[in-house]
Amino acid sequence: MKTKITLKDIARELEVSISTVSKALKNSEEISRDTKEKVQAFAKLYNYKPNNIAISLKNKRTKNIGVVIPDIVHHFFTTVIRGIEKYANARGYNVIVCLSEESFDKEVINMEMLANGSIDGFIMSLSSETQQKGDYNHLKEVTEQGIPVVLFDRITNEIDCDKVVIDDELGGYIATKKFIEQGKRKIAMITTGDYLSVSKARTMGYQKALSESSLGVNDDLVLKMPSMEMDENRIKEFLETQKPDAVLCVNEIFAVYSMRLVQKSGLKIPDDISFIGFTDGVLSKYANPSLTVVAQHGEKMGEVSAKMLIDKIESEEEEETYQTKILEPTLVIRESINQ
Amino acid sequence: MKTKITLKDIARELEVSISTVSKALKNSEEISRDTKEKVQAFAKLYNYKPNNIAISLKNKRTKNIGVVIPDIVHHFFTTVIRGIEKYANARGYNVIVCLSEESFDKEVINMEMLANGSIDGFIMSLSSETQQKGDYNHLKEVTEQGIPVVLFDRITNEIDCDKVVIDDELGGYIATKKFIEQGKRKIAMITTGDYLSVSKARTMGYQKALSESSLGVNDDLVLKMPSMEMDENRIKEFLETQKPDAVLCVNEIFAVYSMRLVQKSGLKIPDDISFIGFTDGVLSKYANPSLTVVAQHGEKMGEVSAKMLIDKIESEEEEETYQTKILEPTLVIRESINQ
DNA sequence: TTGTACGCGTTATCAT
DNA sequence: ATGATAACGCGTACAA
Repeated sequence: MKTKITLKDIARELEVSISTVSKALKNSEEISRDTKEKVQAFAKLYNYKPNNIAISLKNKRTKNIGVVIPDIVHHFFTTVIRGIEKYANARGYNVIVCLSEESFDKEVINMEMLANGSIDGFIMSLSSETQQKGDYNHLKEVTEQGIPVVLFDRITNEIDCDKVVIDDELGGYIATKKFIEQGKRKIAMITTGDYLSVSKARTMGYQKALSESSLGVNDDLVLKMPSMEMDENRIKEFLETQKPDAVLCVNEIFAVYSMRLVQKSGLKIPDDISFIGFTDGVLSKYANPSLTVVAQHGEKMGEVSAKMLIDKIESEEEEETYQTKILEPTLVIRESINQ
Repeated sequence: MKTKITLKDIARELEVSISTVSKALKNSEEISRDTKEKVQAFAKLYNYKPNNIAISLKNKRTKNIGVVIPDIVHHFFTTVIRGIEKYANARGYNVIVCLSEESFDKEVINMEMLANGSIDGFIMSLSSETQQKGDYNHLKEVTEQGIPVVLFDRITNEIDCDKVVIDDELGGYIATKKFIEQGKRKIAMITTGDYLSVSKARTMGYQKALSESSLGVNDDLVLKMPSMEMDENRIKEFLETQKPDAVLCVNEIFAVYSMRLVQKSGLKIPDDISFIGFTDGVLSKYANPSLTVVAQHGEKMGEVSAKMLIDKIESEEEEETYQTKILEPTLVIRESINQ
């Protein structure tokens, strides 16, 4: 086992001082060509690489960024991570991923763990528990220490930091508008509770489009599911009593699930009833019929978040100005609506 | 902005030495009760937390583990990460995720980046390019440096290290066996090239089950797709010429896609033709009909990998003994086959 | 041209 | 009971 070689090792072998080795490896002008060549050859031979930890300690920069998200088994977050990874790697940063699993406590613990020097900044999306609780002290502490934070998707106004969001209201709006233009008369929505900021915004967009139309808003047509868990009977009962001719679902799962239900009861998609979901994941693409969705552009979101964070990390000035980037959602048309 | 407080800061404020502070915070017997109380109160007040980087430098242990995988937008890998995360976090480790995106070069770069002190060990699954190339020098270098490595799923025999795999051959075997028991006569398989170790093993299991039966192996019934990309026409042509009554697909996508094709041509699933796929992801669950799959138990795999790695990291002895854990796949029965 | 000394934050050993 | 010192690996200002 050939253990990692250090500057000290090289210095000892070559009988020069550590700083000479250090300078030689950086091609410093101060060092003679002879010595440089000797040192560099030796370093290459033994595959010398500087120790990241030592450099981190010295520079007070780790070149790591912490990503804290509620759930990784969720296509949207997964694409965001990929975007972050790509961008961060290109700028020489590593990504430490921590999962809150929708738990406030885990979110706090993970952030504290990382905040003690392990990372130069955070990119995060709040757990649903945190959003329900409305307790953001862990975020406050981190920002007060001068650690940059970028919040994405599930954000809060209580914290001053950079933010990246999809215009979820617009997403709900354009989807509903699409239904209206196609002459649908009973447009329903299946969503979660208002505690999830995104669900709330999407529902508002839905309501806005309806109130601008001659159809008007009818609260009976909105089903608020108490949790992200599927509840077969609630949805079934809702669809059977309300008999909508179009349904906007706050996520893919609700949509695909609802489509199966109505298909079993003999309805034809998209003629008898049309569907639009949120999140352009595998499910939508391979559903039968394939699902029209409001695409969230997660990868783009990840890239933008990473860029904002790293720019802030590397900026000298202590600017206290924060911006919120709003990405526009787009409709990906598939078979679940008329063309 | 209240910047992080250090031992030195506390020592200065309380007019004691740094080492006294350090000991007091560890409740050392050497320190008087008075001093301890004073120091601990002060530390709590200013929310002192030791700097991870300094501790890493001192201990030569980072409490980070590096995970290098080909792709994160893939349900199986995602579940593995979750398993790793859960287990690693519980033992106080953080997870640094790097994506090779199926590229040999990226795999090498990422590993080198992490190997210079950022992590205590690797958990990884090889990129397809690496497996095709058969070049494992980057892994050799890392293991020779004494950094523990656990390979999972996409592994190689060229490297001596701990490994965790699903018994993919068994998976192919039990799925095919199931078809045979149900009286299927023309059992086809849609797979990728042999360069992916898992595909190869699954195909071998398929062949084994057939050769043990009266049906025998017929190479015309095996479609090897040149890449993971979907190629509509290849599959369509294959299904139309061979007209199988059962199809085993090496992944979810192939399966769901094939099901749509046969449904469009009027066949009934599962009576006219049955399907089994690999990987128990969202796609299978919500497909129409829902897809019977050979479940890979990714989360379990992640946990086992993390346990093996951390045990090795924390074991004193320099045991050169490596083990390969083989997890058993199970069949998750859904609507795409007869019950 | 080369080397010395110090600092990053912490801990462990040895002295007082 | 407390403190000084060295060490982890590196970089750099300063000295020789």
